[in-house]
Amino acid sequence: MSSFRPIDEQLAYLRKGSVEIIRESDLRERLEKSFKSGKPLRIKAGFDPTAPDLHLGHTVLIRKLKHFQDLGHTVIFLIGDGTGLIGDPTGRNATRPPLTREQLDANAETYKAQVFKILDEQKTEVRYNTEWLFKLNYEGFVRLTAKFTVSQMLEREDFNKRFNEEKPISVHELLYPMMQGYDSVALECDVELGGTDQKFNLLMGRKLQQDYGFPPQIVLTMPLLEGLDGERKMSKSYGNYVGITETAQEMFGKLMSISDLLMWRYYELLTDFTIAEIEKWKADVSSGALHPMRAKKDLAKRIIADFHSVAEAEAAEDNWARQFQKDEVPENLEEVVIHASDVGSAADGNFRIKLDKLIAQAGLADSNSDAQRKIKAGSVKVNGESHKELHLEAAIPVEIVLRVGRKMKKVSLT
RNA sequence: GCACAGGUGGGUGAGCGGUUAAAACCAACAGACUGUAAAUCUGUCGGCCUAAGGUCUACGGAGGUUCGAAUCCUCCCCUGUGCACCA
Repeated sequence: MSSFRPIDEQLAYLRKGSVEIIRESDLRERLEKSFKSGKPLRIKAGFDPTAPDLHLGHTVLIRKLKHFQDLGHTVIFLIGDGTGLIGDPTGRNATRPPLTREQLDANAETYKAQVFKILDEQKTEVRYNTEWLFKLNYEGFVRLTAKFTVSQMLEREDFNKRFNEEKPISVHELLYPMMQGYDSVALECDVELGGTDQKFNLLMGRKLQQDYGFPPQIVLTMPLLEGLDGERKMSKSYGNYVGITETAQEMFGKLMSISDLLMWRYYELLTDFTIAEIEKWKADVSSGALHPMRAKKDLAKRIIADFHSVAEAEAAEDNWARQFQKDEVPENLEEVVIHASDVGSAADGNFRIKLDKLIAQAGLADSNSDAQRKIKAGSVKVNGESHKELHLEAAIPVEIVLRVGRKMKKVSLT
């Protein structure tokens, strides 16, 4: 199967969006070899089954895997169930609690279900690293760890920082990079992909492969996608993420909330538009030929279409415009049924509702106190009308469109 | 095991017997302004009950001393550093 595309074309395609390729000359060499022999390269990326849901940040890497797949190479989606028992310390300055076997399994399944929204399931090799890690007996394990020195491990920025700050580093955390490196040996990888935060671990693979007499893998790092705040990396724990299982509507709203600057980053990392195309739009926005909002809406639709249909993406745009631009009630407004007696009492034939309770029970505020604050702050609208009173008179039953800040729900009082 | 230094709200981090639901900063939320945003300004930022006001729970855990403790004492847990141990 020498149906591979020319080397230069492959390289350019693979380079887009990447931060670093160690080493690019080696990659070229292997691509050439593969081109001649017709034997696809083995590309690995490992995932910790810690997060139950994938978000757009993860897709940056997965999209790159897809690129390799598109070029006819073999993609190995490695589920780090074994290393997950350790919990990669990356990005955190504290030790993560190890997951239980049950949690790992459940998360792994969720991963598989989600990742194939991008990758071609038929062409993907899914592996679990317990497959070989559990086979390492005591002797093998000790021999493996003997290949590293403590100083080498402390070169890793995260460890180094914690060491200097006199923060705890558990011994088992040092194992993580070693095990990840061993994965590459076991799988005989040609290339390993990872985020820039993974560079140290990825390089461990190179070292170990050489120690075991294999040619070192090529390391390709992808940037960590900034979250919706544009500051920190996208992460569930920061709450600045867009989950790939979210509805088109939710995605649209979240994506529209990113800054203009961040939009270009998303264009680069979350779409397959070429750099040239993106640069052109950027210039058009600068010159005023293209409205940034238009560009952002297009971006949102483009991304959403990867996970939902184009029609759904367009419907999401319409709905969003209705709610936020025209200040109208969107379609399919979430409806909540609340018993009037829970949030107020009858008075002179009418019903006197405690609005703070109503808001809290409708899930539009964290607590009654929080709801009270929001009312005082003037962020509450009842049926489109600004409402600053703590009470609300109504005849029961009644349907009310409640808006608190940018959240909106339809409340049925019975 | 011994000694010393630490453990404060989502985060960083003040406070070191009352006026402290706990400074300041960040994050978050809301309002104004907009293009949805960004920037800026403003307000809020423990729960519950009411109108102002009240009440309960909070500063690693458990006790104690005090009219009164995040602040003092005792014990315990956790982290770090040094020493000791390493058959």
